[in-house]
Amino acid sequence: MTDGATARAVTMHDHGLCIRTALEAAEAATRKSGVNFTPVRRRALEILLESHVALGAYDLLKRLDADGFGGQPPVAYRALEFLVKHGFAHRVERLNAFVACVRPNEPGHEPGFIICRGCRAVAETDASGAPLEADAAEIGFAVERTVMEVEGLCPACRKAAP
Amino acid sequence: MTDGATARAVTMHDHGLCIRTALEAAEAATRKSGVNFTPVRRRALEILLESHVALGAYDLLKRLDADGFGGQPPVAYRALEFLVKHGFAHRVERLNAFVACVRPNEPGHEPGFIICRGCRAVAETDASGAPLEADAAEIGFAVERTVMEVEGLCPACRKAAP
DNA sequence: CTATCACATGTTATTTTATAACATCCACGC
DNA sequence: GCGTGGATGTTATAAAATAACATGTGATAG
Repeated sequence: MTDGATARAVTMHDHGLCIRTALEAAEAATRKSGVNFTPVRRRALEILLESHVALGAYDLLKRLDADGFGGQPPVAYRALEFLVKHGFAHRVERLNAFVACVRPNEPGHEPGFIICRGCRAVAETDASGAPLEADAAEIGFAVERTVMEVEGLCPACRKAAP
Repeated sequence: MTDGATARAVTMHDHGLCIRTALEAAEAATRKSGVNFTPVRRRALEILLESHVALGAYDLLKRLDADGFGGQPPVAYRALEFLVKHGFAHRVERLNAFVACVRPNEPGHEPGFIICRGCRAVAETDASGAPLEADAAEIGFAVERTVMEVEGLCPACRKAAP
């Protein structure tokens, strides 16, 4: 994977702080709600947080296995289910993959993703206010989930692969 | 599958005409561009057109096989690839499934989908003007594909399953 | 005419993604 | 203690997608 600009746009920050913030938010939220932020769940989040890149369940699984958490698919899927359910990570439909949430302190937000097919970096933005939701409301449709993703090339990958 | 309201909202029309229009559009477009609208491709489109419901590749494959077009996955995936490439069908990311396009005469449009998880009906709308695209443009990101889907319950399925 | 090329299809195998199902373990409340 | 619920361990399988290579067919340049 190249270090494209989408990645850089997002990594052009104190990423260590980024990780600490997200982990602390997760700790605080789980302490508060009493849910069990177990080692494998924490480690899964840490792995996702290492970069703003989408990780497949099996990629995550490899990492977890290397860390001694077991190598069977349910290990990864259970951890991911937990993280997504509590808003610490998001599923990127276009990639069948997962990214750590960069806004763990805004529960209930509607994430949108800008996905570089070159470097697989994923920038999270806000998807609220999608015209589709208004369309849905008009016909009495109850929206439960919004998927909003754009895929393309970040500036760096554009230059790299013309 | 129940006959939910999303489906009805969309099927409350002369569906026979709907099918004929789409098929004629496909025939016209392929004649014009010289691409080969072969029997299996045509049949795949007909099957997708039978309802405004998303069909998995393997569901489609079963139907094609029953019609004598062969039962191997590539049969379905190749037909779908053709249909999607030429804008006669769309892929619904959220479902890993496919629907016939209801606007085959508007090449290059950006489809958005309203998906009922009760009846699996899919209403196609317009996804252009998504805020995400502006966000992307701002950081010099070249958008190649926009995915915009909302999932929930249509009015009928809401009543049916409270 | 026939060699060749592009495209479509046939066929086998494999990869990638995801879940089902059931056993075990352990902390907690009573 | 002992039952209950959540978490984990484990085996198996389902579902979605593609790789790779063989074969057929129709247009056309030589």
